[in-house]
Amino acid sequence: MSKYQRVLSLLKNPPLGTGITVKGWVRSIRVGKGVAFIAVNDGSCVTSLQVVLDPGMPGYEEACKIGTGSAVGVEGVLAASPAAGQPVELRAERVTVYGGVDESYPLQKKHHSFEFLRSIAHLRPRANTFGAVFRVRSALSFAIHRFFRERGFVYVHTPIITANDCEGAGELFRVTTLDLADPPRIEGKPDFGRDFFGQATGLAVSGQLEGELLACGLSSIYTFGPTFRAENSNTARHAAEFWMVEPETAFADLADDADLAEDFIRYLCRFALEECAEDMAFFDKQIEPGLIHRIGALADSEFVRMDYTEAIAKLEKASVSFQYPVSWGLDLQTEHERYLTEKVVGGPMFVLNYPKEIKAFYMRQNDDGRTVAAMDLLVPKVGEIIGGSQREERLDLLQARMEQMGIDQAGLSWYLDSRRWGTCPHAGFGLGFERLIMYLTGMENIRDVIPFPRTPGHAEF
RNA sequence: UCCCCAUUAGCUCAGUCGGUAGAGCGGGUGACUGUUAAUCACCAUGUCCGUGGUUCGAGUCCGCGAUGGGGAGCCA
Repeated sequence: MSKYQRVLSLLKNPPLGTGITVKGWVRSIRVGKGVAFIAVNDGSCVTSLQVVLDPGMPGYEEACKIGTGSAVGVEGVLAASPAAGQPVELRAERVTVYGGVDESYPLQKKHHSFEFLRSIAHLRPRANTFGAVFRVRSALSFAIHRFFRERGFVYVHTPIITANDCEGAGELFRVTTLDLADPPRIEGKPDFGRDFFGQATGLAVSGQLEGELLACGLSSIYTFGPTFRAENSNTARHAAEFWMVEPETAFADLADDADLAEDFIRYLCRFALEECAEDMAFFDKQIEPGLIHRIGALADSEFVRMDYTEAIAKLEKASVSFQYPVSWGLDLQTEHERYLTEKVVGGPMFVLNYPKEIKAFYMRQNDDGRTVAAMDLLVPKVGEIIGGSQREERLDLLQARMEQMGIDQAGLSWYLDSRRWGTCPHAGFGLGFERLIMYLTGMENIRDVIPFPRTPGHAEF
């Protein structure tokens, strides 16, 4: 591979007068009688590099026939641009076409709908919006690791294949090597005892339970990896395969947990604004006017904390009428959450201490006997972005709750052991990574912040 | 899974009262220009999602199906 330079570094620190090579994809070409211009984008930044072709250049005629979307290499000299629109340009001396296009190339130099681009997800990385989305996604992945590393958290890898199906976090995708056409049977049902793992297994819907075990030894841990849910969810914010960040902290309570979540979100907002400035400016201009102000304001503000009980009182006093009933003991519906975060608070908010009947078995029971130490972080537009809790560390109370909820204790004996010996208070949360990216970029559909989204009926690419 | 909406040229869309299909972009040809998703002129392009029905006649009305979108539930 011959040496070449990325557009980003050329624009940042232009080596004027120097011979260089760039490689990328043609965004547009404008051919005139005395001169031609090619905009070349290599995905290193939103901005394309203007390449100037002089008719005296060898191969000029062929170069002028290059279509939008072609992969090219350009050797030439970088020079200050005499025209407005770009500070520098590449005066081409030789153009190499690696891959041309014909008239059937679907990406044109025009606006395309996100619906259409989803149908050509294999080509959309060449579109400005998706270049920006995937660069921000990459940068924020790094930011997540940096945030936790700065705070002494240990990055742990929890299993992707699991035998737990009792976490209450959603439907499992089955993992099996049994012959589906004719599985071994026991009492008419497939005998998973003869499956690969000797029991029924599936893809993990959460790494939380294992994360708790690691925290109860390493003190502060986090996971960051793919998560799978076989739910028939058809919404702009659900996917069957998504990435989740799950920190877990020993000797922490619910207030500590919310503080960590707040610091975390604020850190990520600042990171996006500082480290992804050009892409964020693109989103601010093209996707959601006011985005930069919104993210900046969030980074500088305190997050509101409100008990579930108070939230219910606010909703009962609301002047608007809701489609779903509001009453202590009922879960908050999306319309209620949106009212709270968008109308009552006007920004991100934690709702804390939910009724125990509507939450998972592992959440710590509060002294009032009717609520658990759960929290949801709600943000405008996206809704629930974080869900977390302080975990029940008292063995007797945990077992009693599992008993009440009909959860098999034998299969979770290892989990109960962590409470049996050396138990400690601990808390954690789960952040939907794609929802974070949606919030930071203004993109409104989760299918547009994952390169190749998996949703019901869709596993193409 | 439920509710609502949509499906017309490669893409984005218009199409009146039911009378046999249009624009912009893209493509082709040419002109012109240190151009900026260039501009101008000309040219070509259709299984009107599929299917059944109503009608003299259906892109248009009705039924069924498919696909997509929005909302809801589940949740991150």
